[in-house]
Amino acid sequence: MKAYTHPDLDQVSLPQVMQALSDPCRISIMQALMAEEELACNALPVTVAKATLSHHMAVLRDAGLILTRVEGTKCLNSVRMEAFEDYFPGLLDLLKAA
Amino acid sequence: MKAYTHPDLDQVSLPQVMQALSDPCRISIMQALMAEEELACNALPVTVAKATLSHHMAVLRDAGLILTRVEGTKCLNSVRMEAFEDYFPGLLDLLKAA
DNA sequence: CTTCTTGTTCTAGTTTGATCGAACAAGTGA
DNA sequence: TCACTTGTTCGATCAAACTAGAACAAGAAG
Repeated sequence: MKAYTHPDLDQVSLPQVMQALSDPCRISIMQALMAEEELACNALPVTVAKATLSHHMAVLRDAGLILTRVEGTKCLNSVRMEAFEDYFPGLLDLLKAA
Repeated sequence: MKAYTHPDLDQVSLPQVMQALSDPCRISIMQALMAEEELACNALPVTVAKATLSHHMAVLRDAGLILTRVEGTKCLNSVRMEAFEDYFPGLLDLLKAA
């Protein structure tokens, strides 16, 4: 499929994270991942074209918020916990409370 | 000057808050207000034209993050603490840590 | 090998947002 | 009254982002 690259969290800025989470669609994706541990793209609660979804996932990945791994033709996504625990304290609570 | 309106926090969405904080300039403004209690617009640590600053302040105000009150020809801005304490838990930590 | 599924990339269109100059409104003070 | 300060609003410009169709790559399944 593709070699997914995940950024160093040192190099992710707060504005970038905020920007990534400023879209309702992407917030829904994060909340689904927080509830389900690991999900393929087609299992996410969105109603956009697959090209659009691919874009949204790349934005979240580049912001250091999710991890993506390949399994067959699918890619499985999960929350990048280290980002929330070590780099952006409070962000997890913020998403949970919404 | 003007009658500033502040939104009900019930009607502010998380994407709107995230969008408001997705700009480095606005994050700097919030951090300055968190440190100084109350500041006039011209005392904020920004280097943009006053029309631009006025826009940024309106974005923060509409997102429920700041309060603005008039005093003479100046307007004094402060953090809207109820938003952080009751509606967006974790957000204050997120801004402090950055 | 062929077909289906999954997801990416390219390209393009539309929308949103940041920026700033200019004009304006309102209070301050001489 | 007149000049100054502070901040808003309007209009325009430019960059960034959301959206999706079409073509493509790669594994899975028959």
